[in-house]
Amino acid sequence: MPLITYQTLHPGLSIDCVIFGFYQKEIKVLVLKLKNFEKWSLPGGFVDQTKDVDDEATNILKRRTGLKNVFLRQFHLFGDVKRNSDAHINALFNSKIIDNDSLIWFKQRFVTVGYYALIPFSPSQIFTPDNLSESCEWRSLKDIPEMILDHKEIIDSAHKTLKKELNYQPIGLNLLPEQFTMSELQAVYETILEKPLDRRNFRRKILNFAMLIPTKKQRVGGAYRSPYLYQFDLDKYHLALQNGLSSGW
Amino acid sequence: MPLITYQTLHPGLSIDCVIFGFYQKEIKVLVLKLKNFEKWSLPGGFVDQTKDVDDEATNILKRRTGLKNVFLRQFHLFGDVKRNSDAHINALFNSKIIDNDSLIWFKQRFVTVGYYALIPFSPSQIFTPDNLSESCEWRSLKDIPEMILDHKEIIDSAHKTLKKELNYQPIGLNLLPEQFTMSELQAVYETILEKPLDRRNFRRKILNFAMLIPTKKQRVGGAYRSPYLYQFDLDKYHLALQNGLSSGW
DNA sequence: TATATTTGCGTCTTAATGACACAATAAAAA
DNA sequence: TTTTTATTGTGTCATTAAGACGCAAATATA
Repeated sequence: MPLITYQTLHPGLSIDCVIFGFYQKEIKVLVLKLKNFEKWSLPGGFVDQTKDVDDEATNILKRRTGLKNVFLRQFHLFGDVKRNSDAHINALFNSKIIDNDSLIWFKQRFVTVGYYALIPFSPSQIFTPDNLSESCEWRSLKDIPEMILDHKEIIDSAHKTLKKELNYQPIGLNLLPEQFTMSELQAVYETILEKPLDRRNFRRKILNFAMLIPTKKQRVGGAYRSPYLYQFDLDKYHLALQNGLSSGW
Repeated sequence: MPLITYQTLHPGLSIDCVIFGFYQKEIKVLVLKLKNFEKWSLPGGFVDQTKDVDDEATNILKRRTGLKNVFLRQFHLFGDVKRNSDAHINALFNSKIIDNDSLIWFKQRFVTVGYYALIPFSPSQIFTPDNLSESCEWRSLKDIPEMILDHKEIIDSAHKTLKKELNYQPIGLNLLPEQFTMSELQAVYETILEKPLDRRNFRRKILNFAMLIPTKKQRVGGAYRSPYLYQFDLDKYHLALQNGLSSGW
């Protein structure tokens, strides 16, 4: 069986997923390393002719990383001619990542649809990468390794989109544990926005959105004064996802 | 020469453009009618293998409608399987819009990239549709004729995107004549948002953005009190396009 | 000359934002 | 045990933006 059954795939179309996590005040991105290959890549793949593109994004992510039930958002189609590179395909061939039969498939010109998602980070999380990949790792957005093709630009574009979305969408539900402190939520915002926010004003504003439920519990054991824990009001959160936070007009 | 030189085209990929205009308090959309075919369609087409997708959007719009120098924004990829329809292709074939040689091309499964743009409306504007099309017309968003495939959904999706963009982007520059009254600008907003705005609050808010230059001229000849004319401050406008209007955080 | 309608330009109240202060807490240092 | 230190909780005050209105000036039409 050939590596890729390209007869059943949608030609010239690929999907790439930018999976964001958050840990210790840093945005993390999930990247894959192919066997025998020095550059890293985003979890991506091709689209079955008989399946919806949006659905395939989920399937591909599952196949490449083992991640299930991830809500992916389509954010851009990358369609420049120069994003393709024969040299890159030849390198993949030389590294025996793609075989002779697949070469004609890979040498097509591809456009790729970018999807992004926010998922909970766990430092001990084990991913189950596909056979082609030697590892699947979280990397800090500030410290992305050398990526194939335009995958670095795809990451940057996803981050830019996320930054924009932050202004009219709630965020944090999938990024933080079920219960979290106000400082942790603020850190998510500050990290994505790449700028500091006033602690007291942040608290006031986020509480005014009425999406947070203050549990009376405190996180104990940490240094200094024990902070209260909050959790999201799921109904309000999803409502805000649909309607946006600040109407504008 | 065959109708479509499909050897040079990117397979399974099309582009559709939603061109918005504004006239007499109505949003207009540019639609095409194919010869011998009852349904209407968006100006769309295919992507040359050797060209950037974004550039091809502009080229396609020019080819299908004659419109030049239109700034198109990519907004979504429509990739559901069911958006394709063999029945539709057969109907095109029966209407002699596509010939036997092109049939294999059209019977592929297609995904389409949606672009939208805002352009000035002129009721007397003459479009120069391509050979396949019998006419190219403005139609009110509220009165879109029966469209092929999912083109109606593409229009709705573009409108939804536009509505969202209105909250953090300036708008009107390409939609109104160089000089316009405050009421005309307000009508643009009200029409896109599909809700009335308070005249006095609108004026205050829009002037606070400091993108408008009040000319001291008035529009004379109309009924009732003559309104002042405004024009956009191009520098401020383009700056606001880049940075957004309300930062949010 | 009166009427109808639009336009320009306000006010008043309430809500949101930005800048900042101080006491309470709890681990760590003295 | 006491003191220190960094963090957390909760405010205030001034400024700006938003929402709800009022009223006189202008101008074609009746």
